[in-house]
Amino acid sequence: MSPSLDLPKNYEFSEVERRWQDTWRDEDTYFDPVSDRPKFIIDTPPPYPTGTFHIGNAFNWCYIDFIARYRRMNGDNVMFPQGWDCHGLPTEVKVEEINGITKNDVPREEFRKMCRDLTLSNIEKMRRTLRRMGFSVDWSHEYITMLPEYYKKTQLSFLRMLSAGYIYQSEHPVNFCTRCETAIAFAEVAYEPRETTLNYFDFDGVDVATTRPELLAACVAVAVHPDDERYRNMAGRNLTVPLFGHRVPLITDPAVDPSFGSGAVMICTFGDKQDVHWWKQHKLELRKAIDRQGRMTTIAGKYAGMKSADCRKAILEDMKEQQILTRQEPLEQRVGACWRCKTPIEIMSERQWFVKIDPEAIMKAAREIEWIPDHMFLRIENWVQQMEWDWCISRQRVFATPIPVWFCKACGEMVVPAEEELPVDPTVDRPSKPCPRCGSRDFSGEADVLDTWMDSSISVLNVTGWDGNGVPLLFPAELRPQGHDIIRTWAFYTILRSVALTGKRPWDTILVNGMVLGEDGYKMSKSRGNVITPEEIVEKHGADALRQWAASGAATGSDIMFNWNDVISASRFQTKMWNIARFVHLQLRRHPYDRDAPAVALADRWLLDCLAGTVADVTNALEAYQFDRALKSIREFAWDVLADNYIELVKGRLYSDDPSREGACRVLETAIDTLCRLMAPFIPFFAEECYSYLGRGSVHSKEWPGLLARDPDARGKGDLLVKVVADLRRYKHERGLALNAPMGRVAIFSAPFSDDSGDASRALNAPVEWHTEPPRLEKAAGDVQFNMAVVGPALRKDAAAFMKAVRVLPEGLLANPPAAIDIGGKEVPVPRDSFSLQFTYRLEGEQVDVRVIDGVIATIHAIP
RNA sequence: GGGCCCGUGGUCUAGUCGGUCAUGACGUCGCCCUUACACGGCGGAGGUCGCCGGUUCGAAUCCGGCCGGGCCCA
Repeated sequence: MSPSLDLPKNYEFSEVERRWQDTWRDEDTYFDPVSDRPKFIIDTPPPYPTGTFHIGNAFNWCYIDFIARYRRMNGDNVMFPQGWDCHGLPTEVKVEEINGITKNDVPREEFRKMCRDLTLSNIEKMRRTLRRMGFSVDWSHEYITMLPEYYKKTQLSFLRMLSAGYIYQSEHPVNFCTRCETAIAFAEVAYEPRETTLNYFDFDGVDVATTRPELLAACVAVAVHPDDERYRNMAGRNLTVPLFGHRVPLITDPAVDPSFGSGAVMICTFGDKQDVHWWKQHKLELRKAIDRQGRMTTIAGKYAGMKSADCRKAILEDMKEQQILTRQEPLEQRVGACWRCKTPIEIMSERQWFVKIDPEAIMKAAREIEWIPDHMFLRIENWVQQMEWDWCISRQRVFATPIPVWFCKACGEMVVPAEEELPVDPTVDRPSKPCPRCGSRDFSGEADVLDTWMDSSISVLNVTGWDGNGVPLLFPAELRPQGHDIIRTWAFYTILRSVALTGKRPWDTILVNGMVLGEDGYKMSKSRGNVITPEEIVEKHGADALRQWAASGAATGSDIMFNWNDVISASRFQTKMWNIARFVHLQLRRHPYDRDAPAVALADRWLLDCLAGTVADVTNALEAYQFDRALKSIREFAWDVLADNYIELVKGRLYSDDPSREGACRVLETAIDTLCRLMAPFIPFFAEECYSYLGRGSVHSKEWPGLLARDPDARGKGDLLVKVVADLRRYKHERGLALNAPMGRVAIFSAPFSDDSGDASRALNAPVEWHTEPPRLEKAAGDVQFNMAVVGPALRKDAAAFMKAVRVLPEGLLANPPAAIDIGGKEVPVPRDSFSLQFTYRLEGEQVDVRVIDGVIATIHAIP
């Protein structure tokens, strides 16, 4: 990378990005544990290792990397860890699919190993993508939640919360997926629209409507609204359940909607969340009709063993036969489903493990965190306020962190391992001591495992060095970046766990990014066919272009539509910037120059002030996480200010051998150096390549540009110089002249300066004189210009006579037109804006064209 | 039914604690191959800032209502 080489004509992103990826060293982005620089710890989201990084991840990571790189250049000791949230159902399902087995076909440990192997190979694939995207991950702080060193911390956190009373075991209704055969938390329930049937039937004389006839065996009451006239005086009666014959009470409750169905609803244990309410409130009995596999239990009598869907059909058939089914109507409803497999969830009472939720404590911590954008705070607030019951953390699966608990077979006492024994698998390992209560050595290990969110909700504790004792040294983290889709899960659980384990908020700031939508404005999905992968974009336009799209596509926090145009215009900016750099290097190399040459020319001082303004804008935008504003400011400076105005203005000076070119060279070099630093967080490959030609090492090891001195005087005058030149170019354009065509002498009067170092003259290819005093112009009335769009419609047949009369008006009247004019003895009103008077000017006896620009007068002589 | 976000030229988008010609990109039209760049330069056309009402000297921006879209939750 010798600085003496010229830049190649074309910027080849694929070659350049590949080369720098191979050159950069991992160690350069490691967090320094012994540094005394201010720490900046990022609680990076640990993605699920599916094997492919999707565009939403890429978008999210772009934000993180912009910040990590900016913070590093700013002198912060940055930790950008990379975690992998491994456990969970999708991998189990994938393993079952690949091997054509179910989890019960092989020993538990063998099944786990298959899951681990698949996960590790997926992680390896995803690591490659992270590197290809140029993300400056701290690989010395990588963590993998399925490996012992991590999940022993998960187990430790479980034991700490267990002994602190946060965790308890209880029989309670939970959401249950019968396909996955596991309990799930509310956060894992997705609501899906579904077309179903509302069935009306005769319930021992009461007309009842239900969508779940298969739950008839689990019916424990019938409820009506207390004010419902149809059921006056019926409360308290006992009814016989059709087909099954058990007796249930008819109760009243204001939560019953009298306008839905027949106004009478059967309460079953459990059809939905409302049933749980009623069951608790009215202290009803518990009848469990569906088991963990989704089959009918023995209380379903002759339907026992049937799948619930088959049972529904059978019961409806039997109702028809007994002529108690009165009518059926279609109904649009939203049904809770397992978010992983989309199977409708059942609510069933189960012995499960729960974490207590303390809404006040969580909200107190949430309020201490800065939410960006701030309205995202409302999402967690709404979620916390409507929590129905505690967090169910036990799962009946295999590939997850084991719950580290045994029960004494003799006396039922719960036994936990010592801290130094962790991690344990209680289904394999044995307690090291006999039962403290009865001395027995016969134990059964807890077979349930933990919710995956129990792993990932200690990510911040893990990276800040939590060891189970109090508040870690590096806690809280400075930043949590994540999407708004997981506020109610990852953000919520992390706050809960941090409060429970440390008593503190987990982060200073949470930066919430939006979702990536397809080009058609809808969520990307395979079925819609609107999926775009990061690999595809990187392949076609490079990682830097993708990164620019992420920065500029939307304001921080709002959803972003994927858009090829933005990617293409991003790569165009790189091409433009490359050509700017190429031109600058060509000029710098053409002649030796003094690097400390003072910037005395107006244009040079002007450019430096514009650069100072840009540095300030970009810095402020980054501090406020406004990446779109930062990148826009960079592009505007490079393209509009530097390329289109400054370079065009000083080209002549650069081509010359005049000493004044040194100032321009110095300014250009400063501009390129500073621009590379500003671009480095956004387009690290491009910035590095560009910077390498300066021969000053890696741009990523350089400091962020400090705030530069401002020069308002040069800025004001320079703006005027630029405007004057632009206007005179427009003048040439209007006259059909090529922009580099020679033009006659130009004199500029009433300007606040008299010396532009000849830049305007060379830019316009004309002799240019600057005068601070006003011109001595002789003004003469010239042609009258009529506006036919006004004159025609207003005067019709008189138009020609009107124009003739106007032309012969005295000059004073032309400048201030009368209200009416005499045409052949007729008074005709003069329409507004029907004509305007053109003037001609003479300067020193020569006719000149005149332009007025911001109070400055430019006169243009004809070419002699 | 509740909460939140959004509705700006053909398309996407900035601005939204009120104040001169409403930002940029893509597209479009005209001129220009000017020794960095035609993936370029210069110039133009194109907007009742969703609708209605209110506050104000002044509203894309504040308030109320309505319509439409999205997300989260019942």
